[in-house]
Amino acid sequence: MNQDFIHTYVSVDCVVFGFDHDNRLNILLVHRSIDDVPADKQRKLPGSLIFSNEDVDDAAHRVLHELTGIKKMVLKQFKCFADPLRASNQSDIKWMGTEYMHNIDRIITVAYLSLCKIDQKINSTKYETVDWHPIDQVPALPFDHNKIINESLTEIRRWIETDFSIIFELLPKKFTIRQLYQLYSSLSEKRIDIKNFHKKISSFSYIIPLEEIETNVSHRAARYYRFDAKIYKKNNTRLIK
Amino acid sequence: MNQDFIHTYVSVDCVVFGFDHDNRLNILLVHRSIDDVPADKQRKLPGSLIFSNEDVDDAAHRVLHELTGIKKMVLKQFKCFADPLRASNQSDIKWMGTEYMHNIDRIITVAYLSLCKIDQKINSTKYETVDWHPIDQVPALPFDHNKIINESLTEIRRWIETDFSIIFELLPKKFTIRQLYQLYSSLSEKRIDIKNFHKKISSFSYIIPLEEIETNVSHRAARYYRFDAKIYKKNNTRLIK
DNA sequence: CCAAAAGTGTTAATAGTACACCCATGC
DNA sequence: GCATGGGTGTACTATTAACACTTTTGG
Repeated sequence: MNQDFIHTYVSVDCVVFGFDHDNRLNILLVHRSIDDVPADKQRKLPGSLIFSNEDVDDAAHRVLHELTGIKKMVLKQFKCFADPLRASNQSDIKWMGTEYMHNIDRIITVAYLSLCKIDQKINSTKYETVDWHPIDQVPALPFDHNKIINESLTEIRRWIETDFSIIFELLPKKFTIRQLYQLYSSLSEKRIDIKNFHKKISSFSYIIPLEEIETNVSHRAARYYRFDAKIYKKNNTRLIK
Repeated sequence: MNQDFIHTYVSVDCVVFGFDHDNRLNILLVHRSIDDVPADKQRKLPGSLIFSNEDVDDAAHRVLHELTGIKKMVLKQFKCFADPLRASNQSDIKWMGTEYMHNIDRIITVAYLSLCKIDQKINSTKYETVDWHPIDQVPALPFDHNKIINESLTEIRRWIETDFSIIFELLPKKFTIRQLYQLYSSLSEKRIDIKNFHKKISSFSYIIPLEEIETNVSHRAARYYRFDAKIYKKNNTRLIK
């Protein structure tokens, strides 16, 4: 019997992406309450230890539900972070003492990606403060949460490449092709001319033009479109081969 | 203090792929010794509990080294498996009792993919029996190892799509374009004409033709080529856009 | 000579790129 | 009228796909 094997707690942490009206990627952060840390530094990724009878996917769903009030969010496990020193910071140890229990020496986390329409109302049952932070203005976070966020960016990009349709989880139900273009541009290295993008997108059978057009814009109003998941599933076209 | 949080052991399991001379994908399985189980059913994925001061990537490297004797194998973490019932089978509990310690009620594992040239000599320091099994002839395995193998197949395919160069980890140092074609065909849904494949591959600057050609074949002998990783890194061409 | 696969060439179809041009709207 | 972006068309280029043809080797 080898006492040297790890015996530890396991958590999930969720990186929830949203796309704002200034065409920036945002992520959701929550409040962490430790008395002696200045208020504006008390942010962290939403997460939780998993329960003794819970699968990690279920734990991530639970965290997302407690965070947003939304039941079935699109989610994707992307990496297990297990650096032995990731939870060795004194203030992190102290926080774990208050939030969970004392004498946690090490903790492993499984990170998830999730996507959310940014104008969706957030109704958290667990957190007092839940708010969006532009991805390039994320403050210094506890544990290895900054590292997790950095790696999640690579992951969301890969995800878009493999399954283009998940991009519509970030857009409102009705959207203009320009909105889609700007979102795609911020998520892909591939540069594409907006006119050609327009032509290509509107040729897809699963992009349905609506009657409605923009109002109060100082240029020709753009048409709204919606995404039809059923038609997409049948054809499963990639944006770029 | 909530006693309902998981407090558990964490392991890594490695799915090591090889490509045999009959153009089949194989994986490495090892022996598991339990007295009352018939010998031919005592296979499992190579794996280990992680140590208390070890990162998961390091644990996977350690497992692969103990398994093959090779130090720096290409490896990729692909998923954490944490079904609460994944280690609840009686024979699995018994085996954990002998191998590690008693009263392990639950165990979470982090699965890794790895690639190996199948003609490489395997020198295991830990396992008596290490052998290749064609992917479609994998026996029933303990825990959720069959599930892990199934999911690893999807993952290796995604990996090839994102980074074509890892395919050369499975081929001998000198290979014919037909060998590469057959490996690619078994790993990709994309069907491509072998003539066009030939033309395309040989146009890449990182595929270097050698002087040597096949011998003793009952048709025109094919040229051997080698892969140049340095040139590849500079250009980073995708096989198919 | 035949079968089998290597290797090259030719052509047609498809997809991507670069713009030109007109349209609609607010200021 | 002008700036801004919507939307369509057209021409050019690059890539992919299909397949014919020649080469080499063993039997």
